[in-house]
Amino acid sequence: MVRTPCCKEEGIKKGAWTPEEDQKLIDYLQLHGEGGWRTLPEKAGLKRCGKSCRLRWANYLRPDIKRGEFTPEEDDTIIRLHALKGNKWAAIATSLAGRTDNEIKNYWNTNLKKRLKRKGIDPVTHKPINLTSQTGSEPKLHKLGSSGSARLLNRVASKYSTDSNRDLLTGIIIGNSTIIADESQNSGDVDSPSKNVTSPGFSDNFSFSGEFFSNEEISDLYMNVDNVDLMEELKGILSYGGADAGDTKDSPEVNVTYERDFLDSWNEEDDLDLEKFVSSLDSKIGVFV
DNA sequence: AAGGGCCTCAACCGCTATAGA
DNA sequence: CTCTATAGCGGTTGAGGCCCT
Repeated sequence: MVRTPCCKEEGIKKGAWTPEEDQKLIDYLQLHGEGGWRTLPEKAGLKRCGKSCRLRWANYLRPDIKRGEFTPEEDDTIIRLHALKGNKWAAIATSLAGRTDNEIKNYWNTNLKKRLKRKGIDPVTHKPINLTSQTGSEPKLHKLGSSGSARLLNRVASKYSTDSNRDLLTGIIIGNSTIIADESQNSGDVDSPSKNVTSPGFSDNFSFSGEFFSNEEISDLYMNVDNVDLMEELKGILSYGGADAGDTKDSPEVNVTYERDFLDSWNEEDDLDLEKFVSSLDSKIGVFV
C-alpha cells in the first residue's frame, strides 16, 4: 500500500528555516490561530509541508517555549520521570513547563544518558550497570564498597516490596504528590493518595518482617534526601522489586555491621546529613515513626 | 591554519491514534 | 463500518559548530 504523502513533493522546501519563513509562520498563526496545518503553508505564503510548519511552531516558535540551559531541578525531574515512564517524551514534557518533547529527548540523548552511565547507572533500566550485566553478583554502588550500600538498599526495597509501597516510595523519592497519587491509583491502592501522604499511621497498614530492620533502625541509617546518587540507587533497587535472595538469608547482626560501617564511612567522606534525611521523610509521610 | 572527529539539536521520517464525513 | 485527513509521537538524520591534534 502506497502511503499518501502529507503534502505534494514538488516545490516543497526542506531543511533549516530562515528568519523570513519563521516570521511568516508567526504572523499567520497570531492572526488565525493554530490548526489547519495542511492548508496553512499556501495561505501563509510558505513553500513548506504543513507538518513541517506544525513542528517548527511546536518545537521552536511557540511563545511559551522556554529556551536556554536545563536547570538541575529539570535534570532531576527528567531522570526521575524517565525511570517511571521510559521514552515517553511527550508525557515527560507535560511536567516541564516550556520544554518540548523534542528538546527533552535531545537533552536526554546528549547529556543525561551519558551522565547516568558515568555514575554507573543503566539509562534504560535505571539500575546499577553491574546489576544488569552480572546477575547474581553483589552490586558495586559506591566507591567505599558495595556490600553495605546494597544491603541497606535491599532492606528498604524489601520493606517496600509490595507494589503500593514501592510506588509510594518512588513518589517520595520524586517528591511529587501527583505521581504518588497516580501510581497509587494505578496499583489499585485502597487508601487515598492524600491519606498516604499525610497519615502518620500509614506504615501500620504494611507489616514489615522482623527479619529486617525496624522502622526506627532504618531511620537511624538513612542519609541526606538531597543526595541524587542515593536516590538513583534506591530507584534502581526498587525497580527490580527488592532484595535478592542472598541478602535475606543473612543474619540481621551481620547486616547491621555491614550497613552501619558503610553509612558511617560514607557520611564522613561525603558530609551527608542523616538527620536531615530522616526528618524529611518523616515530615512527608510519617512512615518512620 | 587545516582538517578530521565528535557533539548538538533542529528537522525529518514513518508510524499510530483519533476525529469526522 | 470504512475511509481520509490531521495531529501527535518516538526514532533517526545530517548540517553546522566545536575541539583536538
